[in-house]
Amino acid sequence: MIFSSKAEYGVRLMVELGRQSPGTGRDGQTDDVGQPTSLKAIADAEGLPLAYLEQVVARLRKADLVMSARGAHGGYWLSRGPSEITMYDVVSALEGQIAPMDCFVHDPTDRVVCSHPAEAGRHCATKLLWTRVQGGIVRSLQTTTLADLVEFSRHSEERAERPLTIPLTLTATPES
Amino acid sequence: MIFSSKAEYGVRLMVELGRQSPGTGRDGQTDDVGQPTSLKAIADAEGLPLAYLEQVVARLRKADLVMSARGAHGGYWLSRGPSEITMYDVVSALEGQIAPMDCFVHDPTDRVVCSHPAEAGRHCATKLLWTRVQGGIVRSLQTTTLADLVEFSRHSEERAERPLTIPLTLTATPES
DNA sequence: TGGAACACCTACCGGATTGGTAGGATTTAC
DNA sequence: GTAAATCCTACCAATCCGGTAGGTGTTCCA
Repeated sequence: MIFSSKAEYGVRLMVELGRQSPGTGRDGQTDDVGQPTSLKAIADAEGLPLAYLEQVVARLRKADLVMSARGAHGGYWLSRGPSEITMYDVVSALEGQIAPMDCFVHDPTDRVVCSHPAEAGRHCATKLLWTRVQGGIVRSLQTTTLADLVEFSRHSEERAERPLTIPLTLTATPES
Repeated sequence: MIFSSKAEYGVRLMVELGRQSPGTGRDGQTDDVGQPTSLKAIADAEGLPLAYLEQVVARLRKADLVMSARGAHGGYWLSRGPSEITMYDVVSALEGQIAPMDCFVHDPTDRVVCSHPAEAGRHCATKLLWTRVQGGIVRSLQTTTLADLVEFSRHSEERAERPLTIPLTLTATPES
């Protein structure tokens, strides 16, 4: 499995906050945030352990994706509109740097490098592969916004109890 | 990190075998395989632990990607031409099923399903995301063949001691 | 003014996985 | 018959994962 359950829980948490967000359609400043949502409400709605969700949401807060208010009637809300939050923001906040391989890190110049750069005079060919894989992952994460998931969630909510099919242009057919 | 070092080692092993493969350009039956390459030679060339490589190559053999001959002067060779081996074949043989999330498995009908199918009457929105991510990964793996990596390896070998740049159409720019 | 309801923080913990090592058994060329 | 090689299984230390536990700090409300 490529991502851990932190990503799963965190994304579901964000979707839940997005569903509460008043300015889903608008793209204004959204200063009016409405009532904050408590973690306990989300944990109950999604059936997730509250104490563990606390650790998950801490990462989202440190990445400035959510804001919080302490005390009674406190809770969390999105720090900007769902259409301005890409899933790359969310997943990389939860999972750390997204790299297909250990040796695959970014140096300060934002250039992809390999930590074992040249083997016996030639470049490691695996770098070509991992670069392409990373590109595929990052592109799919960057082109999916939280608003997409919120809309999908609302859409499938309307016509419920349907068999599970995925309305996608890209149907995954991993077996050749 | 998304893939383990099994994938790294296994891909490098396959590239090494591909470099030895006589019929890189041809696509015939390649019954003439030449000399088999011993694991020790590969381990020495790549600086990898031999005993661990044995476990890695066992997976490639079970997936019918390499063939072997025992005894003195034995070794391994590709079971078909490098241009007919995609990196999806290789990586999924090494890493098992490629799925972005635990709940993401294939049932016998080859349809993507989610093990926690409907939460409170609606579909989990994360499935939309993981389906796209999986599509991005699988597509990048399927469109890269072993022949691509072998050629890249040979190409960068000719003009050695150059700064590390990646000749790709898709330059990875994960940071927005 | 005192709960109650929250966010926030840190330590711990059992189980699984990873990245090997060790030691052999078997097969084949010379 | 010996060396070179594949093949097989068991083991091991370290790390990560998914969570639990137990607390502190802050704010609202009766």
